[in-house]
Amino acid sequence: MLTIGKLGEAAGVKVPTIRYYEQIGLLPEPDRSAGNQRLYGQSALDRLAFIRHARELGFPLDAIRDLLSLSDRPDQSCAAADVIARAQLAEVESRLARLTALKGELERMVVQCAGGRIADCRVIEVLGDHSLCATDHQHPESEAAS
Amino acid sequence: MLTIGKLGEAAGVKVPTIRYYEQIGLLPEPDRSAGNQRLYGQSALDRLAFIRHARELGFPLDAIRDLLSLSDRPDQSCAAADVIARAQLAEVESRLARLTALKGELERMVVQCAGGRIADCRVIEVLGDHSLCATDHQHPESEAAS
DNA sequence: CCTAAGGTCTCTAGTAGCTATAGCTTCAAG
DNA sequence: CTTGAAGCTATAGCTACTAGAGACCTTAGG
Ligand SMILES: [Zn+2]
Ligand SMILES: [Zn+2]
Ligand SMILES: [Zn+2]
Ligand SMILES: [Zn+2]
Repeated sequence: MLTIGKLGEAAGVKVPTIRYYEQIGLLPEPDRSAGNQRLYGQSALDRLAFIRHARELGFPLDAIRDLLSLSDRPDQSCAAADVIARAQLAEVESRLARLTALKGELERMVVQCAGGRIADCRVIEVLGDHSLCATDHQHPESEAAS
Repeated sequence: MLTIGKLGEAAGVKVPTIRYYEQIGLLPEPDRSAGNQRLYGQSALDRLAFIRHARELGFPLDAIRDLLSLSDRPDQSCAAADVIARAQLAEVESRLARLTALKGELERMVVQCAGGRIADCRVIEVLGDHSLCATDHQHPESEAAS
């Protein structure tokens, strides 16, 4: 049996994050010690490791929730799981395309700036006028930082 | 003079977003009509277009705040602006590297899945065990969606 | 001149995925 | 038995918005 701290250490997840996952129903409520502290077994560790790895691969918690409930039914078809993974792949690919365009524009502007006064700064100039850009680089970004 | 709706239309920014920018001090408080409605001039439009473009390029609002205050002092050196742009470029490059690794792992797992039962699903299997991954793909993601 | 539609006003709360703080209790080592 | 670390709950904060409620302003048609 693991305390929440040991569990977090073992899975590489911070303690408040574990409590948050429990709160949103991603982890089941564990047994408690006589003094009301959470006690976890191997299955909780497996589940948490699964969540962590899926998060590292960028899956949103909603998708992870679906993947977990699928993995609880080992005899069913994995088609739904594959759909979720392919959707995530598509999401990553679209972000990659966008970031590649952004990288190009940012490189252009830092390279073109000769480094004088603000009035002549290519960075400021380009930011104020998209027609100076070489690509379209629409906005849709995604995902949050750790 | 533009109403907030016209300004938003002209700059490609939604009305509540404009009010939000004003609230956090990114846009100055504009004059009001007799009936208390906001009225904007050309300078507000320029400033909002600048913000929008910088957002499209992924700059966080804090960086945009700094860039705007720099652009208000045209005679100073643009070194600080260039530093901000290069930091943004570095951020984009690091996200690109990470997303490229993620894309590789996701492709591997969807390709390797033969599509049978959950118990044999490569997607579920890999999500539960990072040692099946080919790369390290640490977590740090960034930025939010539009 | 009046009315109806649509734009605008303020304020509040919600989104994702946590992180941080406060003030308390429990546990384990010495 | 004491002390300090770790745990508990509850609440608020983070980014950058978005959505809603309910009231007010503006303007074009009749
Ligand atoms: Zn410059
Ligand atoms: Zn542009
Ligand atoms: Zn499968
Ligand atoms: Zn992995």
